[in-house]
Amino acid sequence: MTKKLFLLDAMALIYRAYYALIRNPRLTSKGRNTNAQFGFTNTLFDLINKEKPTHLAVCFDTHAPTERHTDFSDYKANRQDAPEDLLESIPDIQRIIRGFNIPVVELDGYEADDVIGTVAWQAADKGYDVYMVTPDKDYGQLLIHPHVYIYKPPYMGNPEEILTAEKICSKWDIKRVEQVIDMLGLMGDSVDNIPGIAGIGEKTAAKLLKEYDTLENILENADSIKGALGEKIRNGREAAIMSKKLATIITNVPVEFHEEDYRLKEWNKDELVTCFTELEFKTLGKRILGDEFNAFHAAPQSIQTDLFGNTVISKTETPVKKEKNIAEEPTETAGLFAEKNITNTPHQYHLADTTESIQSLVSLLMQQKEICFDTETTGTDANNVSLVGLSFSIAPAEGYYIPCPPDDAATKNILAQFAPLFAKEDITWVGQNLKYDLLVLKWYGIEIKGELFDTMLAHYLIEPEGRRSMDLLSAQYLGYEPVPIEDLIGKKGKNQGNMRDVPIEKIKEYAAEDADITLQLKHAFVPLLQEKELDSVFEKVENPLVRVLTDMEFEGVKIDVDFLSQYSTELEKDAKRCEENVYEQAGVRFNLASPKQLGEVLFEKLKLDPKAKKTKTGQYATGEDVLLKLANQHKIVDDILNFRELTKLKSTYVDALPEMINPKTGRVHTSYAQAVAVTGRLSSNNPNLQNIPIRTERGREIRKAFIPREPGRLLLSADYSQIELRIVAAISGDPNMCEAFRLGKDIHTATAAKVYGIAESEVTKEQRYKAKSVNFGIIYGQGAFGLADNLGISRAEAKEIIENYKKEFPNIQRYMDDKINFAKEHGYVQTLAGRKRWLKDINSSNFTVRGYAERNAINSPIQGTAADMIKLAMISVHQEMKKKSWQSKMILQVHDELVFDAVPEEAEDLKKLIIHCMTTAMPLPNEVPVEAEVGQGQNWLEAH
DNA sequence: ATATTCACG
DNA sequence: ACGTACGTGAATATG
Repeated sequence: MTKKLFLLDAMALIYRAYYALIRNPRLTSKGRNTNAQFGFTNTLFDLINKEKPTHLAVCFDTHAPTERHTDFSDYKANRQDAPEDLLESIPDIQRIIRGFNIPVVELDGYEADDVIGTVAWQAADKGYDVYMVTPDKDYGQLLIHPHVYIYKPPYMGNPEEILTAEKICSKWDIKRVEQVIDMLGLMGDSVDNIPGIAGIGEKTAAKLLKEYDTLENILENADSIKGALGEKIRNGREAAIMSKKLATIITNVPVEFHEEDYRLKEWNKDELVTCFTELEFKTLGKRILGDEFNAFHAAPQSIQTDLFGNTVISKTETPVKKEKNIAEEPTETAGLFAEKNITNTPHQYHLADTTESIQSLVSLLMQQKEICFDTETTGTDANNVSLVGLSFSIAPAEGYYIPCPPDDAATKNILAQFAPLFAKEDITWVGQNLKYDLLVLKWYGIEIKGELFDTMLAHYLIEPEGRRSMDLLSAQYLGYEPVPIEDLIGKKGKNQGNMRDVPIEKIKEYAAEDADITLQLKHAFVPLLQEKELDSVFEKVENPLVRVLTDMEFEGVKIDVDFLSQYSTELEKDAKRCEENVYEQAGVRFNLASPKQLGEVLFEKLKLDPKAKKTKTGQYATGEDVLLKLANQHKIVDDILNFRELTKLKSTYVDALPEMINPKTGRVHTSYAQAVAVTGRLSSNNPNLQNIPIRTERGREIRKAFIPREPGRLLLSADYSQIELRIVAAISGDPNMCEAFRLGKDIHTATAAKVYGIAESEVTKEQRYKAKSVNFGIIYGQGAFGLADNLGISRAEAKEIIENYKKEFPNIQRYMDDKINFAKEHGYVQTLAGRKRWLKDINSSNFTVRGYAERNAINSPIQGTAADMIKLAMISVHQEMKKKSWQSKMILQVHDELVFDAVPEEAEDLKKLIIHCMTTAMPLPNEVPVEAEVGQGQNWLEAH
């Protein structure tokens, strides 16, 4: 039998594990992040199980600098500091490795790849098959040695992969694996900050190597290589030589492969048990250590009769959610380290597909106080789908599914049987993302009375930054994995199947389970909302907003297609002219829409500003800020900026919006995401109607295309005045700023007067502009550098302005300090309505990371309070409009603005109502007034 | 799939 | 020495 040696690149695997799980971190009950420990252990165990190595070692990098660092100061320079919880995981991982009785190999002055390379070759010499376990492609060069392979662990849904020399060669399109380092010398490696030759990527590098075989030979023949490529090579000579050296793995480091040390031995189980217990690896611990870790007992079975008189055999003990702790053992389903032994739960899911069975289901449901429901549809755009079925659940592990035929009329007949249920008022309807289901049903003419409880929104408040797919929530809070939707309709993409084509029996299992799980989630979330004191913001803000948004999305907004198509032609013409101007001035034709090509033209061909900013991938930055600074160097910049503006407007708005018109209504229906923005704001998508241009002349035109749904109607637009600054003033209680608002002053002028120590009448336009910039900067936690950059003034001047500002508005400074200190102490900040945002990095020792958290601590309560306020206003406006049965409709929300499609007879009363609701929705402390303005017109631009 | 750019508040 | 103002979504280029 051949001896199999596996050498693990520990840090690479740890990083990957950590980041693969970052969006849904595994946390212990004490809040420790154990992503890396979990991921590493999982990989290691799966590997041992599956590949049955005879010998194994784990290699680490040490902190000592290597020759690569001393020779080349930029080596790995753009690599970020590892997050703290990742670094803290390393001792645990080393303990686990000890528990498995596996040797750790590391050597000061060498990186793990050097150690692995050296040991791999020695072992292969002794007749081993050696597998280097790493995701890093650079190891390909080591495959010169026969019997040395790369073992890529499973990742992103891909299975593990054993890379041979042939596979490496075909992947890189080279002849011999030795050429891997020539490739890296030419193209570089952004991950390690190996520069390579500027402008040469994988394709060009492979082509060159085909012709010249080695990097050295390419450089020798550089003079005979024509055109831009030849020039690039000649210029990149030094960089290429250095890069190749950096990329070369050292295979003669002073380590020796002693076979016996590496042989797999008996585990130190006590150590493993201790460690897994501490890390709260329940399921994984059991998987690895079996009964020794945790006793397992199966539930007894019983025979029951279901609602329709069928005999059902099931486990009596339904595995409802575990005791309590929410974050105790989140189980990843989508990630690479899924604990696969968690399976379906015993359950009783019933099909109701006859008039009789539906009748008996309806009478059962009529007796309930709380019903969870879910719709299955043919797609994801609620405004454009047909109903495939409905599912209900009223108790854990129970569920009902009602299929609906493709025929609309027949589906309406089925739904008609539920009419008394939907009309019942003393029911709480539980669902995940109820807006979707309510909207689908609304298209069938159904309005559901009763209370709502949206589990997605509950989770949004409990964990604003988390992901909220059913799979993840179920795994995390209930401890088991539901049937993934992929099992029914396949993965997302153009070949995704249609729910309509899935066998009913299969949908039944899936749909009923969704309702079942959602109901269980509700019961997990209710105590959490209370514990975290989020019940009020849930009940008063998020949950009631569901109906408002449902109606807004249902209504949509009318778009003037003719106007846009005419405007499109105009933009096209103008853009073309700018584009031609650019090519003429540059002396070359290229793709102006490519930032990369543009950067090369500006900075290499035209030789503008030698010290140009680079992006993190080493390209020239060509963003607007960069271009504006170049404007005085070359006339071409103007045309580029114009081209950018025109093409942006055309592609993102003018051409895209008409495509989004719903054929049923002739209007555009955006979708508001209520559980995405971490601060509590809404976001809008498909299409995004919260970023319609207004700042430039040509952009603003687009607003003329947003019109009332019928001739004779009006658009109203109401917006808050300086709401975020008012909130800062109110929360901080700053006397000067509060006073300015109380007196109804122009806040930026008042600020300028204070900062410059002059009378308000003496404030110049420029001073007001600068003060405005400071006021906004404050909201975001901006420093002197940012202000200077923003205003194009010196850092000294910026610093002086900020210092004056802090002196004149002392409580603003105190507010910022208070928020940061509060966050440091409590781990979160909150809005006036009690919405919380947790800031895990607030005590980080990493300057950058902590700074980001600190700015969030300042900004989130402000942005979030403004979000709370307008949400409350929307709820009350909506409620009043409904009460009065008005025909006018609220149609859009843009963070501090509400837009209405109104009938003229109601317009005046409506305006009063809007202003009243907006200004009284959430009174601010310190008597800071809340003001809102409303305008009207024949389009959105006029209404402003 | 990721990076860059740019539209809004 | 580093990086430097918050929160979004969409289009495009490029890998």
